[in-house]
Amino acid sequence: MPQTQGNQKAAAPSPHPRIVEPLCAVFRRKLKSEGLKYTPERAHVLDTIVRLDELFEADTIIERVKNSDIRVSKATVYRTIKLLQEAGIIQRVLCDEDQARYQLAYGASPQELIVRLDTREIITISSGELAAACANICAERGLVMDGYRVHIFATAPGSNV
Amino acid sequence: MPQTQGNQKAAAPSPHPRIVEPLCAVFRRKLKSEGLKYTPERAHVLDTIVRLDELFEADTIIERVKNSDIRVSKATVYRTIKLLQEAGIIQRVLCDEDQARYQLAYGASPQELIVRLDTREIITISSGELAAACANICAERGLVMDGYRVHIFATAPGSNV
DNA sequence: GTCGGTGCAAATGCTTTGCATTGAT
DNA sequence: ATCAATGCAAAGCATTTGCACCGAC
Repeated sequence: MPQTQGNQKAAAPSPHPRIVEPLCAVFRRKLKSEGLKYTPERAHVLDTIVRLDELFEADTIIERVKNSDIRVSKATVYRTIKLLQEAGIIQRVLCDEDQARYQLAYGASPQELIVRLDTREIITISSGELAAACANICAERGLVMDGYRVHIFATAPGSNV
Repeated sequence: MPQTQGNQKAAAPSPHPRIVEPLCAVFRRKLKSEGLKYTPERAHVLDTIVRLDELFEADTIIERVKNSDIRVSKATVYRTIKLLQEAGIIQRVLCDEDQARYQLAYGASPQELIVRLDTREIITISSGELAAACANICAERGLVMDGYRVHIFATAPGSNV
């Protein structure tokens, strides 16, 4: 996980701190650095993921690329998802389900989510307070923090799940 | 703002706030309330879990009860684990693995963990700071927090995972 | 006798892998 | 020619389920 930049922690107001470098370029760089190739199939999987712009499951991608101009097999989708994780482009989100769900990671953004138990909606947040608390906890124990993940489960007042 | 509690482990009775009511009683009550029975197999699974007193996987339990006086089948272990979750006695912990891991829940204790990436060790922590941050985040959005889960991934300084 | 409980084995469902084929340099 | 990528089908694996038998009330 590259943390060496810390650049746009800026007041970028949009829900997603928008992209400095196209993700496909990031992906291409990662692949090249390992002697792998940026194939049409891999590009198409990434493109499909970016278009979704939300949490997704492997299966969703598999379905989408099944009925499209560039057909990609299930196996390749899974293999590509793994590569994208390694590249830090997507990351796995852990809710309660067994099926893996992923989201775009946009570089080094940690996982801070609110899971609405009433609406099943997932809200990504970004709180310096949480980051600081986690960093603290590690520091107190002489550990180096490599990342963290916070899931907050919440409901609207008065809703009875 | 320093919480009066801080990161103490000392003043509290023990790493786990100890049990007011035996867990088996809690379990029995839950079962009875649904017209189910507190069988020797179910008791033995719960007992095995309590003895572990740490994170565990279904498989660990299956192995333990396989070579014991009261043999319990794999199916029953899984079925019992589900019941124990419903009873709020154990809860699932989400790390990166696909295999489910559980821990004793002791009522409402939230999940705060440090996952050591170098040693694969899991350290449970308790930080008022985190709880406060999470509560804040919900309050800011007019939501009611039902719980939260924090996983911090960390390594010893200098270790290269 | 009626229900639920258990064990076993078979079934699931997501994900991974082996292998032959194909494509790029 | 080499080396990796793809698709397909088969394999894995944790977990669930169908079913026949058993035991408590």
